[in-house]
Formats: sequence, structure tokens, C-alpha cells
Amino acid sequence: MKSNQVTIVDIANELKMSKSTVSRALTGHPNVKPETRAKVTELAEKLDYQRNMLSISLITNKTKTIGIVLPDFFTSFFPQVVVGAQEEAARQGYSVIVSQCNESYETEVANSKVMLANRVDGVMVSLTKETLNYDHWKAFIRKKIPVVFFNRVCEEMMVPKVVVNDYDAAFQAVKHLISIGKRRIAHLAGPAQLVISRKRMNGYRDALIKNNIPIDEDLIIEFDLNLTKVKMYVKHLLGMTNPPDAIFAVNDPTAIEAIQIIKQSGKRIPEDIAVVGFSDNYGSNFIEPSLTTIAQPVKEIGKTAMELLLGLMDKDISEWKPLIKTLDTELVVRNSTVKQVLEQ
Amino acid sequence: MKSNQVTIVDIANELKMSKSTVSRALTGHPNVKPETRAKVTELAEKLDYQRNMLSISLITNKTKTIGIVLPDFFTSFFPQVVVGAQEEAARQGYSVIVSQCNESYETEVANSKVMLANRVDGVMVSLTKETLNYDHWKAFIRKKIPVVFFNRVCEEMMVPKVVVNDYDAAFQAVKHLISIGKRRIAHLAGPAQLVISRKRMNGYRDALIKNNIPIDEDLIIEFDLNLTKVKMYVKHLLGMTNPPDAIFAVNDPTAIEAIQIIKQSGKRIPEDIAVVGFSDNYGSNFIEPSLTTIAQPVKEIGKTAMELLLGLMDKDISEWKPLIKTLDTELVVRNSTVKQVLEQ
DNA sequence: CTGTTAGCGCATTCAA
DNA sequence: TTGAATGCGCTAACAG
Repeated sequence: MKSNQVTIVDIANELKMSKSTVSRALTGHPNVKPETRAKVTELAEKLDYQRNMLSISLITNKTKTIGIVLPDFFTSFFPQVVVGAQEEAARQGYSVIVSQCNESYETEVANSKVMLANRVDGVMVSLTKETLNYDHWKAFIRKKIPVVFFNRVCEEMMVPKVVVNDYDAAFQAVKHLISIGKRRIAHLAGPAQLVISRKRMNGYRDALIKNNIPIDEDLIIEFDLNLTKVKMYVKHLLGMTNPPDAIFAVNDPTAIEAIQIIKQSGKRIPEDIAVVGFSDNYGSNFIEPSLTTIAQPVKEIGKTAMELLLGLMDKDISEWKPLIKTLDTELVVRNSTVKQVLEQ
Repeated sequence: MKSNQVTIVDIANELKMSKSTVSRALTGHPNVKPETRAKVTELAEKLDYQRNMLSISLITNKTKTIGIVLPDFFTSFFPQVVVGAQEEAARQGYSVIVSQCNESYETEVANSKVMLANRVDGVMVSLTKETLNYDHWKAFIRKKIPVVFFNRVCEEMMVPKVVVNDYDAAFQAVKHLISIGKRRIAHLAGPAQLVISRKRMNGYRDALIKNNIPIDEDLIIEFDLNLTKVKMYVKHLLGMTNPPDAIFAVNDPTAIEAIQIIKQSGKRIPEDIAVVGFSDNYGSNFIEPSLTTIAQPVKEIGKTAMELLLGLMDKDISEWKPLIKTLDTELVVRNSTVKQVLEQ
């Protein structure tokens, strides 16, 4: 089936000149008579000629396409990261191809193959909660295709990463709980294979220790982020003989789930039990009580990761520095810890 | 810069055979001695050979890539559509390239150019709220690149579309409000250039008429979906001498915004004023009171649109039928209209 | 069964 | 300033 798109040959024939001249005229090559260039560009415009990036990619071995691989598309977090990343990519003349993995390691591997097949010039990756093996990403490095991790990063790979100050943020969140008088602070933690889970956990532990509050391992529940399990955990916590007076959740969806269970139980938030989340997802400001949480600079994470990635583009692999950018977060205090004065 | 990826030539040289034999062995061509094929595939495996889709695309004039252009990534709606679409695309061996437009017409045009430059085999489009000119999409048809609209469709283009029964759903929603005793039902409507806005508006009007309730134009507020304006509108409605006893909002974010304003005003939901939204977005089930809304089969919308699009792939343009698929929605009754019995 | 050749659309030598 | 020739990696048509 013949192409329906106009090619350089079409223009050359029409204008009775060589393809190379047309090509030069179209690519802004200096050695073209202005008059010739005018004729060519005019006809190209008229015919709605579009350069075939495929052939150029074949020649240059560059596709000007960046792959973004995400663990999920469920909350507002990752889509917003994509927005930031895409803007930056567009600014630098790159397109973006996105795929999400439904938090499945196998899908992640499959998606990495898609990126390879599409000959992306680089990938921006956030790992699924299942991912423990990184061979599929190491293969990119072997092929000299740069990889940048963000949010859910791979510690053992020496590549650029964009993260937030998870440890500090968690520390601040727990400190905030302590400052409002809470002492038995539970932690609904993410799976230990995720670096962010461990960092938030450490921030939690250290905040307690620094404030001379003994750590009660019974108040720490680590789980796989499967939200259906939160109900059971929260009920368990509430039913303890010495129940917690606060919960620090590893992320907002977990915190939101927890809030609903606590409300059903009849306990008051924050008086009986305060709740803090992480990320300031969509919805966290209008759940009742509104959720105190750690706001991440979502779009900036995407933008920064893309900048880091594109920065490696023209460099030799020997110059790839495993730079780690740590962005700042902000504790957003809402009603789930401190009742706010209603503003009109 | 030489490619770092293994090519067929590399394998052919290593094995001292012709490139065509290697190619045949790798593509599953029947006329290859099993022994030869074994040798080739083994070496390909070992060298981590990856077919360069670029050259194949150049030959076949097909990229096996579908573009998805969305108005925004703000709510959970469009990302979920992408998930459905991507799954179906992957199933049929296609990749997907996504871009979102921040509800800007100009960005939509720019994104359409990106899709063209990337030589997508087809596009799945939902229009921005600003879009009134469709030349950029008509250009696709001229180039024989199929276009399928979904959700925010273009009426004047005769191409396949995937929508939900917006009219019926709106009708049901308003009928539901009437059934619980509401009579002065306001409508926060979307901009008239969006077909979905008009259909929902018509469903709203007809439901009132069918139930012998006079339409009060003062209760109908059409706006550009800019959420910051909702506060003003709702306050205006609440301040009327004869205020509405219900609000039907064109989408969930609007309804959620409305609920918050109403709560601040001290009015009770649903006793004083009931609220219904549209789409069942993330968050609608946990806002308080939880939002009665119309649930859309989000992933199925994506899947269906992709099926329709891929169905056109091998067909001649003369066979493209402007099929319109209308998917069913479901009224989800929650506390913003009828207080539910708490389930444990 | 395997090798040879041509060509997809373009940019880029080298010649003129 | 322009034209002709080469090749990016691969498949397919044509010979053996």
C-alpha cells in the first residue's frame, strides 16, 4: 500500500529539481538560493508536507522519543508527573510515550520491551511495587539508552534519580503529630522493597526516638498497598487494648481509606485519632475531615526527571553522572490533625 | 554515532550467512532449515538482538503506534480511559503515545502535529473544551489516518465515535431527583460547544418537562468548567429568593465543589438541597456526603474506542463506517440525594 | 532452502 | 548553488 503522505520526491518532481535540493531547502541548509527555497517551502506548505521522522530516525539512530513507564494511573500523582515531563519534553522537541503497569512486574518488563522496540532515546521510570529484579532496565544501560528513575527508584543502579525528601517529610509529619499531643502513633507502611517505604519508615522511627517515644512494633503494619486490606488493619488497630492515637499512612489513598473506617467506628478525628497521609493527592482536601498530608511538587518531579534525562542525550555514557535530585515537600496541615478555622 | 544495538548484519557476519536468511529465520518464515533457524535465534537471543521497528515502519508505512489526545489529566477519567485503550492496543500489538492538552485548543493543534510527525497509524481523540475548529483532525482523514472520537466528540466529522448515553443518563439523574421530591432543580451546565454538555442539558430539560415541572432558566448556569467559578454560582443559587432544592452538575468535580460550598453555607444535603454529579470520578464516593452520580464504564470506553480504531486499520478509507458506539451508564445513588444505611 | 538485489524517505557525502 | 550517489536496517521479489 503506497504512502498517502507527500514526500520530498513529490515536491522535487513537481518543481523539476533534485531531491537533495528540496531536502536542503526544507532543512534550512545555508547553500540554497533564496528563490529556490521560497518555491520549495511554498509548495511544501500547500501540499501539507510532513517530514517523515522515521527515515531520519533510521539515519540518525535517534527517535526524539522518550518512554515513561509508570506503576499505575490510579491516583492523580503519576498522571500529573506525566504532564510536567511532557511539557519539558515538548519544549526540547521530544515526544513522549507513556505506559502504565498496573503495579505488575511482568507488565513492567513487557512495557520495557515496548520501549526498546520503539527505539526510545531514553526512559523515565517509576517501579511497580512488585519489582525486585532490574535486569530489564540494566539492559537499557548496556544498550546506552539512558534511564532516569523517579519516585519509586532502583537503588542498586547508578543512574540519575529524582526523589523527594521522604525521610525528612515523614519525620516532620510524625513530629507534627507529636506536637499536637499524640504519643501512640501507628504507621501503615508500604512494602519494604520500595525505597520510599523504607525512608518514610525511618523518618517515622527517628521522629519517635528523637522525642523519646518508645517504638511499639505492634503499631507498625507493613503491607503491599492493596487498599482492600486497610479496613482490616485499621479495625485491628482500633481494637487494641491500648489503641493508637494517630496514624501515619505511607500514602494518601491509604490514609483516606483509614479515615473512612475510623469514622464508621464512631471514633473522632483528630481528637481520638489523628491521621496523616503522604502526597496530597486529588481528594485529600475534600474528604471529611480533610487530610493532613505531605504535598509533593508533582509536576516538578516530572519536569526535573525529564531535564535530567534529556541532559544525558548528547553525552557519552562515560559522562553520565548518577545525579540524585531531591525535591522538597511541604507539610499541609488540615482537619485530620488540627481543626482549621473555617474561612469564608 | 554508530548504533549500539545489534543488527541483522552483525548476526549474519558472525554466522557467515546472508542477511536475508537471518531475517527469514527471525521472522518465522517457513523456508528456513530448522537447524539454521536454531543457530540464528540462539545467537540473537545471546546478543539481545531487537528488531528495529523503524526500518520496518519505513518499509510498511505503518508504525504500529496509536496516538491518544486528551483534554486533560486532571481527574481520574482520562487516565483510566488510557488504561483501557492501552490494554487493547497491546493485545493487538500496538503501542500508544499519549498527550494531554491542558484544555487548550492551541495545545491540541500542536499535539496533533506531534502525532503526525510520529506517523501514528491512527488517533483516538477527546476534544478540549475550547475546540471549535476541527481542521487539524480533518487533515488526518485527508492523509487517510483514521480518527476515532470518544467522550468529547466532533459532531460534524463522519468518523467513529464512542460516547455514553448522556441524554438518558441526565434524564435518569433528574428523574431520580424528582422521585425524592425535588422540584426546583438547578443545572450547572458545561459549555454548549461540547456535545456532552448539550446532551446532558437536554436530558435535564426533558426530564423536567416530562414531569410537568416548569423550566426556570434562572436555575440553569452554563459555564466553561473552570472550577474556581463554581463557588460564585452556587452562592448565587443559594441566595435566590426562591432557591433550588437540588443541583444537577455536568460533572463530578463541579458537584464536589458545589457540595463544599453548600456545606459551608450551613444548608443540609440532601434535605435542603440535593446534589448529583456525572462520571463517578475518584473521590466521589468518599466526599461527605458521598456523591450520587452517573458511573461511566471508563476502561471500556478506552477499550471500545481502540477496538473501533484498530478495526479500521487494514481497511480502505471507503469502508470506514462512522459507527457510533453508545455505552451504558449507571446511576449510583449515594448520600447526596438519599441517605444510605451504613453498612458494616 | 539460501543468496542477491532493490528500495522504503531522507540527509549527506562527493562532484560538478 | 545544484545534482548524483550512498546508506541507515530491514523485508520482499527474484534467482539460484
